Amino acid sequence: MEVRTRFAPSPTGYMHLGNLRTALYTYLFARSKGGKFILRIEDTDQEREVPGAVDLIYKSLKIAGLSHDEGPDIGGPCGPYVQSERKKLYMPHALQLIESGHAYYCFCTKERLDEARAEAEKRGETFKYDKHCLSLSKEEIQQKLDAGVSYVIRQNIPTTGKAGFDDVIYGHVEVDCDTLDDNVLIKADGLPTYNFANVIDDHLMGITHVMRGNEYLSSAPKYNLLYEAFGWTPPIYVHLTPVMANAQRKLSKRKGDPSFEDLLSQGYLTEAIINYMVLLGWSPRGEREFYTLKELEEVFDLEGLSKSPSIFDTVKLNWFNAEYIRKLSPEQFLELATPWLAQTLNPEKFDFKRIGELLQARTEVFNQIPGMVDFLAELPEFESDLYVNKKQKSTLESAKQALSLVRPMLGGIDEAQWTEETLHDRVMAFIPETGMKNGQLLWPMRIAISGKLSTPGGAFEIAYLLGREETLRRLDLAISALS
RNA sequence: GACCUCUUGGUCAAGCGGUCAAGACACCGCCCUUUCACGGCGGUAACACGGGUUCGAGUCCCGUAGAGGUCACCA
Repeated sequence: MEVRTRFAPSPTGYMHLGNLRTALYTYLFARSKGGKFILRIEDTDQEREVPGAVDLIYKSLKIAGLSHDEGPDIGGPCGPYVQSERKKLYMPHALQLIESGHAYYCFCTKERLDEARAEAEKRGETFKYDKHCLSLSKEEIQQKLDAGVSYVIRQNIPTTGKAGFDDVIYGHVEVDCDTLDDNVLIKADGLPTYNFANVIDDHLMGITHVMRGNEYLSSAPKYNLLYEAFGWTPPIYVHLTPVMANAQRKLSKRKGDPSFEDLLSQGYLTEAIINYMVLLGWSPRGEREFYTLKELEEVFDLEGLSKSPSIFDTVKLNWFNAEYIRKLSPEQFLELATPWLAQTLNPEKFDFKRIGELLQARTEVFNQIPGMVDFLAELPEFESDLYVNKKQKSTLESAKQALSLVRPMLGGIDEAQWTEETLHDRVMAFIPETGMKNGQLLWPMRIAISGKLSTPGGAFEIAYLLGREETLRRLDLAISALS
């Protein structure tokens, strides 16, 4: 049988990393089996609607490269793919369950329920609907319906026995039915709850494998009861572990954790994000850790999925991103780096191409770039103790001497000859004449013209990038500061 | 609180009754080197705890502890 999986986000306005990973796994599993990947929008909560959110889902999936085979934007044989547009499909099914005794009308007011809930809480008990409306006679029900009394439809869960299901990751999970509540299937607004809609839609859309977050683990037995009531074969369940911010809590946009979009705008590469995320909760069981999406479509399997939550680690993501940056061609890197360089540097005045070459091996995330090159635009203020370096045998005195010696020598190089190569050759030839060690001269020279302990590139690269005039100016400044 | 689930180094993780318990990130050290990186080499570091079962347990079973999830007319 053809595998059909679905990604069913509700439009919240951004792509959670946890959601992205769920989408990724769902997509990869379908592709690995040569099956279909379906996008369905779960928007039955009208109070939570966020304008533009659906477009963002399309956009994010597209950037991530997770192309769906059926969905609201491209159609398909099981449409519509937006739950709010499927409204008329749910009621007949609910009625069918009422007919068979698996569901019932409930006319209880929100106030009555809230009260009962509050009382249960006061007694320290878990609230469970008392099946109050189950005992209503056919006539009473009809009467209320005719009178237009607001109602919901509830699932009639057996009071005894067990309900369970099989999960690929967790195995067989079973609970006593009396711990389950008679959940609302159809809300007063006529729309289904998630509890009901997901069952109906997954069945109608022929979903074979339901992959979703494990927050649904506790309610899955109820869904299975629904499948049984309809006489449908349940799908294969795969409950995915959450992506955590730390051991205590999930990644959360509200707590300031980044979304997929945030990562992208910070300068992470899509390939790196995907590669990192796929390994967060899934293992190919081997030494290899670099995979393209295409390769993942081949090797992904359910067996490698882990049972325990995993903590999102920016440090490792950074490492992946750095690795992907290094794999870029110099041209690609320069293109991606240019907007970040332009934040602090004038493209007319600086050799972006050369800066790009210098930066590629040193950049983990693109948003680090402005902070790495800002000293070129403007010499930062710095303490003279930067000149002191034990390993380079550089002291305040030696630094002052070195700068005083090298300044006139550099001044003798004219504008036309001011290249990295001549700078290198001339200075290296000059050092022996001074009787100093390489580091004793080069270290202070770099400090003087950069004002920073570490820089992308050494003294010659920086002197070249700065140009003759600015280099000499900074040197003079340094010498007088040391005097 | 009730129910469900999870538990291998700081983090991601391999392991599916017999290994000196992989590998990666991070960290530390060394090498390379005009700084910082990159690269190379090496190192520190783990089976939550207690009982069983077994010749043998990270692997199976039972407890305990810790953590997460669910308990909505939200998904």
